[in-house]
Amino acid sequence: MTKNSVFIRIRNLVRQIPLGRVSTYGLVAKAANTKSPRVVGWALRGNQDSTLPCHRVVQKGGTISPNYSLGGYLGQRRRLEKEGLKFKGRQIIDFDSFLYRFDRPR
DNA sequence: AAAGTGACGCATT
DNA sequence: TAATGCGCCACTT
Repeated sequence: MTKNSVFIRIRNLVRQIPLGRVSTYGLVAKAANTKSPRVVGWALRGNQDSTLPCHRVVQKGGTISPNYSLGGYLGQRRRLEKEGLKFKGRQIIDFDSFLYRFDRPR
């Protein structure tokens, strides 16, 4: 793993997402200056670091990837619900208001 | 050096 | 709706 790699930047960004908020693979990718959202998923794959809230990264419309590596869909959903998020079907209720945008943090 | 591999996203079928 | 296909790009063989 290269020093200062995109992976490192991605993880640092993800750490900035506040509790109870979420971001998306695409937004993180953009903030990390890579055009490929897939790289974000890669950077988080198999994460064991408890200081890295990788469960706060979801897909574009506020849905959870079935490929989340720590418990799959349900594992991630439980973590998010524990932080106060609610779901309607497969998607986060009021997703837009919980979405954390790196360029204009709130 | 070249090919394989994805926790995506978007367009198309 | 769901399924495919493809561009994307950093890492691994």
